[in-house]
Amino acid sequence: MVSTPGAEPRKITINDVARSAGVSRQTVSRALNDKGEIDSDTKQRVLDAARALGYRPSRFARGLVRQDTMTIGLVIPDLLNPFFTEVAAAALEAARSRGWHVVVYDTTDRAEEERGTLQVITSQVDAVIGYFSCSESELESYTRGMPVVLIGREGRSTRFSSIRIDGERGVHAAIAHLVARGHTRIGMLDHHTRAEPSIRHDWFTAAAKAHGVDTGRVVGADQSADGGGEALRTLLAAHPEVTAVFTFNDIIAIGALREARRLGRRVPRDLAVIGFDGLQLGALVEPPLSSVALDTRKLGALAIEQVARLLSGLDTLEADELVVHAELHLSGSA
Amino acid sequence: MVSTPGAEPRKITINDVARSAGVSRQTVSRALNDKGEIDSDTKQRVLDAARALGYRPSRFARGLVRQDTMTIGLVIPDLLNPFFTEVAAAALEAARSRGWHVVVYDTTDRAEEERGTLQVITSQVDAVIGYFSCSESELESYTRGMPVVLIGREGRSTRFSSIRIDGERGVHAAIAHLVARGHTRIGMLDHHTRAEPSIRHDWFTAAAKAHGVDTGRVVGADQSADGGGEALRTLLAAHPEVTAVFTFNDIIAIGALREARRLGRRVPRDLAVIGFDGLQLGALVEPPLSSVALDTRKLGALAIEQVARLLSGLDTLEADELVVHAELHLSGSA
DNA sequence: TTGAAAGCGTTACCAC
DNA sequence: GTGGTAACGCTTTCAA
Repeated sequence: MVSTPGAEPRKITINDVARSAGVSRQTVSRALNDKGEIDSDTKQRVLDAARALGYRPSRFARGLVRQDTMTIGLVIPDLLNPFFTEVAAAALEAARSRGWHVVVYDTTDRAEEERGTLQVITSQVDAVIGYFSCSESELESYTRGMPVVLIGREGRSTRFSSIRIDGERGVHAAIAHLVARGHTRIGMLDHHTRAEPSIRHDWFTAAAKAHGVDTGRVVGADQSADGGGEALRTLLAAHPEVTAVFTFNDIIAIGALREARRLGRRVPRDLAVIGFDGLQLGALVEPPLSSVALDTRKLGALAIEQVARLLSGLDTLEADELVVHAELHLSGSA
Repeated sequence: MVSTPGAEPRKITINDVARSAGVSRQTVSRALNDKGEIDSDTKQRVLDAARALGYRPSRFARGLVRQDTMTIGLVIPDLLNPFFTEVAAAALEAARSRGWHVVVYDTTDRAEEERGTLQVITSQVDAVIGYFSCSESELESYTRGMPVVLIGREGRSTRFSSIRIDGERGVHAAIAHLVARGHTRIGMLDHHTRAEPSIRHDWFTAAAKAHGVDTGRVVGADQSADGGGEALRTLLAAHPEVTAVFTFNDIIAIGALREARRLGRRVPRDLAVIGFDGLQLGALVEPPLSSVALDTRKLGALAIEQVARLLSGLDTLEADELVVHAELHLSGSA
């Protein structure tokens, strides 16, 4: 396919169509937008002309005059991470039901890309939903009063709405379950974070203490299956007496599952495993993963709902309504 | 949080800022766009006024006057299907490198949603990349000359660019590998399609024939892990002599893997399994999945590249360049 | 049924 | 350095 060089000179506008069809602009507009009040012959002539010229209305001009389309920016660190895939799918679904469009940005976990995205996003969307790693003040300096809903921001946000994930009860239930099954030496594979231990670790500690379980068997893991496997090895080397592990998330748990098998530990008989997130992926591994599960659809729906309120100036949801509670889903691994 | 009722009456425009700062519109524009030629005091005053009023420029007005932002619509049937997740991630990455924005639409595998999406998408994006189930003529009636790049459309498309997936060589290699390992009774779990068998089935048949392998052991499977498991059971019931299976895709293969374990067949010793797609997910199951792997990143990059050419009127890529070749990646399952 | 004119909110091109 | 004026491409309102 070779196109004539210089063949893309000027965008075809409604005026070109009008001229070509021998009518005025607004007649063209009427024909294209299926308004009534137009002779069907005229309409056909306009439609033909439009097609012949390859005319397509400018979305900007159209958007400028009828202020009805809503576009949300969704910023996530990694679409290939199944958790964010689920969040994105949920957000897309909730947005679709309102007829909203969603521009997705995958920052591939890099602060630099996140910044770049924030830079451009503000002039492309009406509101932002996202999982950001930068500081709130930096975020604010980019978004400038545009509605923003954060996801899984642990420290309660003051300036932005934020969907909080509450796993306290669910993790408690998980530990209770393990204890009921006779496990007393329970380890945790936490998120390998530079600074403080995760809040999920706090939940673990609280739940373990409540059940008289020692809380010292904790190892950091990279957020990947390999990371989970490696961490399990480290954990078992240091604490061979461990018979059950709770993990920061399902990906780590899946890696642990795989590693357990390699180490000759049968799951759940020799080693019980409970993850966090409740990914659909958990059902694909063997044995299927028990997990403290999040309702990602609700998460997405909440985020969109809050954006809607922010946008319309209605009463916004309070912090205690912007919560997704995680609950224990038992399956084969524990 | 309660906002003043009726607090969202009128959008704040550049004029409001200009008035409030006691300058003209274009001075505001200059201040906001970091143009030179402006007194720094004035600039500050304008910026303050803008912030105080909560002013944010209209993306439509801006887009109308500077024709520089490019937005692509990406239409996929199911974001939760790992294959499409990878395609989407790849497309997002390729788009980002060009500074393009991507609006993602998940039609949840429903023709009705696909139609709805096509309806609205045309007025929202500059080009479309997607995996569509509708007919080409229907597609054409919606997109009306807008650049469209199809993905994995099997029948070579005449009216649209289409990224073709070529698994012929890869499947041949897969069967060759199985035969070399001593497998002679090889089954296939095909896609459960209403009409004709899939083209992947054709590749299987050709490769099997080339190796003197019987091609009659084929069962249809739903595109899910459960579907794969079920199909494997059916296959083994009808053909218990089978020692290896090739599957339509990795999801089906993963289900088969799981089912094989349940049936007490050890993989790959008792049953070798080779999937198609080469999903990252395949590395998470046990044993890790062998697969005829697609380079999804290349797929995304190709699609975006073609869109770019279509859009700019440059020479477009020929059909034989719009191909992603699949190749055998061996791992634990075969 | 059709068309002329006004405006949507912004930036570009000139004068000043 | 700053402010008019004219686009950008479309829809809406109102006359004809």
